[in-house]
Amino acid sequence: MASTPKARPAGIRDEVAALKRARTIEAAVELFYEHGYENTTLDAVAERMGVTKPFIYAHFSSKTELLAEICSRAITSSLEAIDSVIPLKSSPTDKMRLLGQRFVTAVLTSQMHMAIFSREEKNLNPADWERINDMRRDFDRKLTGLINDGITSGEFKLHDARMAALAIGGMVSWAYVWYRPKRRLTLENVSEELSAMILQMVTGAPQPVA
Amino acid sequence: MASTPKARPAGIRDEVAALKRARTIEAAVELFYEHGYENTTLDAVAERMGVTKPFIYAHFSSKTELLAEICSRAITSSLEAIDSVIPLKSSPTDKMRLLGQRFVTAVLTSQMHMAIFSREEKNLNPADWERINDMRRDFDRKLTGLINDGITSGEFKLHDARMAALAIGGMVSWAYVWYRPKRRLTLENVSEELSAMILQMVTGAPQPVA
DNA sequence: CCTACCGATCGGTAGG
DNA sequence: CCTACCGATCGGTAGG
Repeated sequence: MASTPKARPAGIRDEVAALKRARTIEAAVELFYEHGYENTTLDAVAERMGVTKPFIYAHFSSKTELLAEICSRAITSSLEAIDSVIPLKSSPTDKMRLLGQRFVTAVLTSQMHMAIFSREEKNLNPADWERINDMRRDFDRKLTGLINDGITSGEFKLHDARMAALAIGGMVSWAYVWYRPKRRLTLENVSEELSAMILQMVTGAPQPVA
Repeated sequence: MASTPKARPAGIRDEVAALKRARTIEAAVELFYEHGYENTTLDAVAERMGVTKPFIYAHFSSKTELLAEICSRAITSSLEAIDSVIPLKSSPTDKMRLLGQRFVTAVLTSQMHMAIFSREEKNLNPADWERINDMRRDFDRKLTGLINDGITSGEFKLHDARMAALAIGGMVSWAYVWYRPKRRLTLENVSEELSAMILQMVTGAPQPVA
């Protein structure tokens, strides 16, 4: 019985599978972003990779699983941004400045994923929709918490933390609509400017742009 | 020859046609909002009105014409808000406060239209897409103009008017995502709060540009 | 993982 | 403006 030693071959096989999944998702992201989910056939996704449809079905169980994966990544990247900031031992103001930068960066580096998530929510199956919207709520709760800290410390001049969180979330998330890489504004420009505006909004005080 | 006097019957016929179009759009808005454009059949739209598909085709040439009509209304209502404010003879600060209120009101009263517009852009035909996005650009240009006036007068502490316009546009437009009528917040609450936050954001102290 | 196909769905229309 | 239908599209799979 040529039983293969566990570590290596399994590792390679997994890596290959992961690579195939990753490439499939990349192809899907571009096409879903460009034409919309329903207007993109799996034949087109396969063609973009130079394979045929059953290649995709070997790694994904359905078209909607591809979509769920893409949407997950969109909000995961925003969640990572806030999770990286919350535990720091700095003031709410400093945390908010950092969050602004990292959140904007997260949105813009996953711009296509964000766009797809915003547009195609209705095409997720209920279980994935639930799971992904829990993450969204988690993000809002954490941001609301940070804002409340700033209000308590007297640094933030706001009286509805939850609504401020939604305002900030919207102002940043919406950037997926208008941002165009390689136009006038670099990602760094946008991230500095938006986070300065956020600080000005929450502190009600002058904010120098870095 | 029982020739009917022009004014009345023609008027009635037009009114009836307008009513039918209006009801059809209402039905479509609810279904497109709830299930998405592609997941809504015209049979379903007709059924919701208690008629059949050819009823719809008597008043619209295609499914996408319905969509274009809905998207047009979405941004028309925001455009009307800004057009009602720009010509006033008040300070940029006062105009911005009023705009905040009216813009939020416009977005929330046409919440479903806004959602559909954001999600279904890819399903518009090119001509309609062009026309509607011109309106969007028009809105941004006008808002940027107002912000520039405030910067010039010294009332607004911002150094990129266009980006501030995009930030404000996003913060307000995004409300279609989270606002739920008859929850904690009334439309008036939201409109007051958001416009206060906008003012806080635009009126900061002078900026030592990095 | 390819070729080839099926089965369902649905926008749009003919005919009355 | 209804009944009835067509024609195309496409997610998913059988068979190899």
